[in-house]
Formats: sequence, structure tokens, C-alpha cells
Amino acid sequence: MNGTTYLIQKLSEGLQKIGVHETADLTIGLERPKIESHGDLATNVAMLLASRLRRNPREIATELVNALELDPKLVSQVDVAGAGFINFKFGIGYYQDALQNILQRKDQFGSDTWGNGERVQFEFVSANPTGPLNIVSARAAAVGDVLANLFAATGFSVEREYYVNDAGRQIRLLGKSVSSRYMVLLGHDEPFPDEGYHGAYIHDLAQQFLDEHGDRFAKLTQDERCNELAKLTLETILASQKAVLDDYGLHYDNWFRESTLRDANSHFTILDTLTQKGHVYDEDGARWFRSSKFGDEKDRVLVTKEGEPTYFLVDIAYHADKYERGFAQLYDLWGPDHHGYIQRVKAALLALGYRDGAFEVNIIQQVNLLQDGEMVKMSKRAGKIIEMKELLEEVGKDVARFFFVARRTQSPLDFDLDLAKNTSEENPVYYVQYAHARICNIIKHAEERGVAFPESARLELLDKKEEIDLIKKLLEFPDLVSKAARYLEPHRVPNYLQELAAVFHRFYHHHKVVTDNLDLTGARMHLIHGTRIVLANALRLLGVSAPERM
RNA sequence: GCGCUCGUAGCUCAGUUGGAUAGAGCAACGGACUUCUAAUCCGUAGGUCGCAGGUUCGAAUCCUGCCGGGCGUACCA
Repeated sequence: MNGTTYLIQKLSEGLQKIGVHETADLTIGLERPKIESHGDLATNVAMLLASRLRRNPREIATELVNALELDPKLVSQVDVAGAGFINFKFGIGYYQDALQNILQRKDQFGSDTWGNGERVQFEFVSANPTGPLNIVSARAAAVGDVLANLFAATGFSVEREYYVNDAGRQIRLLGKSVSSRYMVLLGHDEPFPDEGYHGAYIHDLAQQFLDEHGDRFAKLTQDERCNELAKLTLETILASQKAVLDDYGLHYDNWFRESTLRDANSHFTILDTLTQKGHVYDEDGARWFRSSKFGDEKDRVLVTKEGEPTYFLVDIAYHADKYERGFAQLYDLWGPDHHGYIQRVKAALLALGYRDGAFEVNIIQQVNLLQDGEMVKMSKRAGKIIEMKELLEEVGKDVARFFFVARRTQSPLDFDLDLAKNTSEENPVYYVQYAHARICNIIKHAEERGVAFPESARLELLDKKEEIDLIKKLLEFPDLVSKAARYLEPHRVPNYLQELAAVFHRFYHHHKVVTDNLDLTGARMHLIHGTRIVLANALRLLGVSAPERM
């Protein structure tokens, strides 16, 4: 039994009895007071009623409390306090039931079904296949994966998608860049394109292709060579991106290629639709979308005066395609340099008649990489790039994921590489993992002493402050998961884990689990086993491992 | 100029979507290993929640205006 639902039901009955009828503008809210002495849950419903009934809130609260019929084993104390708060304190029976519930639900504890199987898609990272994934992609990858996990845990049917920009101008540039390097290696002089990709990896790829294919490409026309090399480069880079994400424990359900839209002429179909709806006009030789009619600050070009479809036009087709695939809700995670782009895509989807709000964009702020106390600027074009692969080699996936998710996505993140490298001490990841390992060790130690994990336990023996605090913290988990999902705030999970680990470590230092008192030992083993379950469930949401020993 | 975003302890950040007396971790200082792992724990100190108004029973949170930092403001992707 969930304490909040129980009390809301009882409060609702109580309101009926004192003659107050619930309306849409009156919701019974319960929250956990910051100050422990104020109880376990509090409601402000009397204060909300005060202005409506034109009565003193404390008076209403007192009347309501008198009308409540609560089970004294579950709720041990009810007070009217402050300006008119009603404070509730749970009884020991409540905690016994709750802990029992955690042990029964095991890895399902914290999961919910309110998403009702609704299909939701997360599209994230989607880096251009023109170079290795960088450290910003690593942040987006962690955040997106955890958000998807959170939605899955709250009952949604989630798909992870990666959009591969495998067509258009940039791919042509990529082909020309590699082709130039390749030809130079063979002693020919082929000029490097103006806005080409300068990274060292371009040179390395040219060398690799030379080793694998010899001078075969040199015999083609330049156009053919650029084309062939573009394809080969694209697939090679894509494969290495996949490999890095794989090491990160991130697996996409779908790799969607831009070329499938272009091959099917989907973007021109969309252009026709928009034109028929009267949202397109010609000016200065280009073809424009009247996005200012749909909340964008100005109109946008769909087809350039050279007749080239813009990235934007193809992107509209892409997002329309997602809707057509049957998703009820779309979430995109974009980089900070794209935030000016959100409104125009939303405008286009509105113009096409899709439901307002069904497409949301979450901006993942930049990562400032600090090295030797200085900020390293990252730019693919300039070739200075800190690769995600390097980061994983330095700090490992557990530390990287935890750190990236631990901050609000809309805040820029300073990543001190020097600090990250020597994370073996003072690291919150290890602090949390250590709590898990410690529990596993205690259970193992108990078994070595011949104390098997008991089927049932006298949980009423758990009445010490540190024990109750621990159970309370465990019980916060389901609500935490649903709020982290609902508000798209994955950083709540690492924060919660640190708090939970702290409460557990405190309990550990105050009380021994394995003692001569078999009943107490059994009860505490149930308690720490419940703790282990919640630690493991939360770590699983993060994609961070839960080691059994450290 | 316009748009988005951030501003909370020396540093890095939380703050349960408007609740009661502002919270952690680092860093500083002082303690705790004969113990189920000290990768831990206990304690001390640290604040004009950028500034000023407003909304109401009540504001770090919502509104307005300033100040300061970041990003964006392409017929690039």
C-alpha cells in the first residue's frame, strides 16, 4: 500500500464528511516536509480551502482531522501545525508492509505502468558521420539512454533512434576531403576542399583505404572517386561510432538514414503538402516556408535558389515520418547550437497538422573540457576534438555515465579531465557502488557464519532511527522515478543514489547486521537486501554497474 | 538589438514544480579502525538564494525591470 494514495483517499472521504466537495481546482497535495519533526507527509489542503470558505485554515484543518478515520497501525500521529498544515506520521506497521513490498517486487520495485504502453521515441546523439563521436555526444548519449530507461520503467513503450545524416553537402565534402588526402599519398596533387574536414582521422582513413584497396580509386574520375570514398568513409566512421556506443552500453533500436528519405523523395512530398496547404511561397529565387505564421520568428528557406533542398526541408520530412510510424510522443535531444532551430521544426509540424506538444526538444548544454586548468575548444572542422572513445578509456563507462547524468541537462558542464583521470578517490560513483558491494559482502559473511537469508523476518524489530530512515529513503524511489521521467530530469537519479548510499553507510556504522540475536539479524538482512534491490534498480536505470565486491 | 539559457556556501551542484528553520559533495579544521571492507562514519565552520520591485496566507521557485556569464540569431548541417 502506497502511503500517499492511502492518505489522499482518506482525506477525500474526510472532506466529504465535513461537507466540502472536491472540484477541479482543488487537488489534495501531499508532500514530504523538509523538517523531520513535521512528520512524514503533510498536506496544505486546509490552506487552499481557507480563501474559498473564508475561514481560518487551522480551523478547517482541525475539523478535517477530526473527521478522518485512519488505521492507527499505519498512521501513528496526525497534527495540525503552522499556518494550517496537516502533518502525518507513519506507524511501524506501515514500514513493515512497505519493506515487504520491496522484497516481493524485486527488480520491479520502482517501475510503474502509467505510461500504458504508449509509444514514445527518443532521438539523441545523431552526430554527423563525418568524424568520431566527441565528448558532447557522450553526454547526450548518457542522458538519452537514461531518459529512455526512465520512460520504459514508467510503462511506456520506448524506442531509441539515431538519425544518420548520410546525404547532402557535408557527405560530398567528406568524400572530397578523403579523396584529396588519398591522392596526395599517391603523389598526385588534388586540392583540398575549402571547408573540408581537417582532422587527422581523415588522413588515417585515406591511408587505411590505400592499404586495403591499393590505388584502385585513383583510376576513377574525380567525381566517381569522391563518391566511392564518401560511401566507404561514411560506413567506416559509422561502424566506429556504433562500436563506441556499444562500449558505453547504449543500444539503439533504429539507425535511421537520411538517404532513405531522399531516395523516396519524401522531402518533396512534404513540400507539395505544405504548398497545397498554402504555407509556401517563392521569393528571391528561393522557396520559403511561412513559419512565422506558426510561432517562428521569421520564414525559412526550403529550397535554395540553386534548387537544393535545405537540411530543414529534409528534417521536416524526417519528423513527419516519425509521426507516421505511430509514435504518440517524440523527444529529441539536441546540442545548444540548435536551440534556435526548435521553433521552426515545431512550426512545420504544426503546419502539417500534427498535434501541438507531441514533439519536444531537450537541449543538452555543452561540455567544457578543462585540461591543465584551461578550456579546450572543440571543433570538428578544425580537427581539434576530444573523442568519446578516449574519455571511456580514461575514466570508464560507469564514471562517465554517472557524471554526465548527474547535472541538469540545461546547465553547461565543466569536465575537468585531469580530475576525471584521478577519480579513484572521492568519487560519488564509487561511493554508491561501494554501498552495494558492502551489502553483498555482509550477506555473504552471514552465510559463511551459517546464517541463511530468512524466508520471513520480524520486521517490527526495525525501530531504530537509522533503520527507519533507511526504509523511508527506499520508499522514495518509485516517486523519484516517475518524476524524473515526467519532468525529463534524469539527474534526480544520481542525486538520489548518493543520498541513499549515505543513509545506508550511516546505518552500517551505527548497527551491526550479523549478531547473536537471530531475529534481529534476520530483520536487518531483510532491510539491507531491500536496500540492495533499490541501489541495483537505480544503477540499472543509469546503465552503471552494481559490483558485488570492490 | 532580438531569442534561449544560467546566476544558491571558497569550488562543483541539489532544492520534491509555490510551503514551515536553505541542502549535499569537494576543499578547510577536529575526531572514530581489536569491528559485517576506513572506497566509510561523526562533528565544527561556511549564505543578502545576482539586484530591485510585484503577485498572496507563504517566493530560491511565478511575473516585470535591471546587472552579469554562455549560446544562438545562414538560401551550413
